[in-house]
Amino acid sequence: MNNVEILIVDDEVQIRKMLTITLQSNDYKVSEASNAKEAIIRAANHPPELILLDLGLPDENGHIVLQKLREWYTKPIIILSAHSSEEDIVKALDNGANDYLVKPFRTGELLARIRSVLRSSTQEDENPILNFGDLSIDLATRIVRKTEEIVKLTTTEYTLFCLLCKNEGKVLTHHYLLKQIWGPSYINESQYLRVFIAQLRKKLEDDPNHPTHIITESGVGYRFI
Amino acid sequence: MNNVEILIVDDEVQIRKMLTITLQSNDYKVSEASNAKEAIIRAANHPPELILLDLGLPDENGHIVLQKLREWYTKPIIILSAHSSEEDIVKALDNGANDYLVKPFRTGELLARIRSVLRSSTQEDENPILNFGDLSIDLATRIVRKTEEIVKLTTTEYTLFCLLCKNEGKVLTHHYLLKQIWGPSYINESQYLRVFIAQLRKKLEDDPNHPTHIITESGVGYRFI
DNA sequence: AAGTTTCTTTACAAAATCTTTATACAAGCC
DNA sequence: GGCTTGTATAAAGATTTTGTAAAGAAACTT
Repeated sequence: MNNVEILIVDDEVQIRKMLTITLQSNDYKVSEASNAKEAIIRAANHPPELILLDLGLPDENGHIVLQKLREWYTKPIIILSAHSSEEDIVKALDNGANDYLVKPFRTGELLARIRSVLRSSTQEDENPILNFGDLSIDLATRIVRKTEEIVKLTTTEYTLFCLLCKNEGKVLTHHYLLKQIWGPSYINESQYLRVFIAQLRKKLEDDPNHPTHIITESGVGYRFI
Repeated sequence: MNNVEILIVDDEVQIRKMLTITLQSNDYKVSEASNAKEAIIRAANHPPELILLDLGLPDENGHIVLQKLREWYTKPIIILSAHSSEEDIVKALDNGANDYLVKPFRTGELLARIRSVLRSSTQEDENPILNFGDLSIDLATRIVRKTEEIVKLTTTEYTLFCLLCKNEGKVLTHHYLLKQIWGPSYINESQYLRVFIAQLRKKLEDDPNHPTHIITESGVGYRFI
């Protein structure tokens, strides 16, 4: 089982059945909705990885449903529709649909298009290596490199460095960093921070006395570039 | 001009012409390639934001071209092809194409699909940057620039500058500024203000003696333009 | 249990920032 | 002009914030 959940929204029970069987036999988890109201409730309660949306629903215009979903739902939506007019297609795509298939569609093509949109929506966490000049951090393996050399960081050092990397360019306040790393009751222990910032600089900066990556913003916090 | 560059890969000159005109009139920047070799070279030398790829190229099978591109090119690729067989479509999508349009296609639909794939590939997190001529202030990252150069401001300087920027054009009284920055009990310490205004001018004005941004309204306060 | 690593705490040095003082300039007014 | 009022700037303290080393405590390893 893939554990990728797809929500099928269609009023015709035969089509839902067909899609369910097709998708399940391709290792997708399936949930169903037969009208607009149900679709929105289901999507909100248990957001799927992808929505297959029929535009011809009984209780509401499909374009409206799409708009409502897109107010908050950011994952892929593929439209399945009997209408093949350019107007409908353009409108749906501009309302945030990721693809538009005209019924009757070919099963293999649908599956390929599902794979395609899922691929592009999940490719971000596929390669979680952040690069900053001569420094790089691999979020998955927790490996930090400086000019290809692996740098060994302790847990606390790594957590701190991670925070800085993930917020490149932004100033992170002492307050925020202390809260994130040591917990809310440590927000006044700025000394901890100083010690670990010094440690990181010693390990990561070319010249710890003139840091180019870990910049201190006096009176505010630190910034990573 | 959008400044979004699209590479058109097609061997038929009429189609390239037509696409070029269509895309350019929709504010895209266009480059062209008429065969596989040229396409790969162009894409490598000057990577576009999107590639429109015809599968029927004279010098190489389109699927192979797609595979070669996908070895390193991560931005969207839309296939334009005369072949409408499911086999071709599935193969292309599984090789990393983001969409597949069968020729002849409808122009409006192509543009909508281009918008769609570009939308999902460029999920920008726009942060509010205020611009004032050669000066800019990024409230999120707390970065102030003067003609692209980062200017380092201390906490007090930054707070003061922020206040001025947020009230561009308005006169802020000494009273008000002192109260906002130092607190209600400092409303008579106008000297503080003068010192910090001078500091800001020294850092931000081209000629601190003849300020063009931070204007003094004698007897009242200061105004930022 | 000894040794190693990592974290916490202390102490002091260094740097940055803020406050205060001193002085100069400009404009308006008698 | 001489006086007052409001403003500008430099520079000397004063204060706050930050950096660094190093010792002791705690947590892990073997």
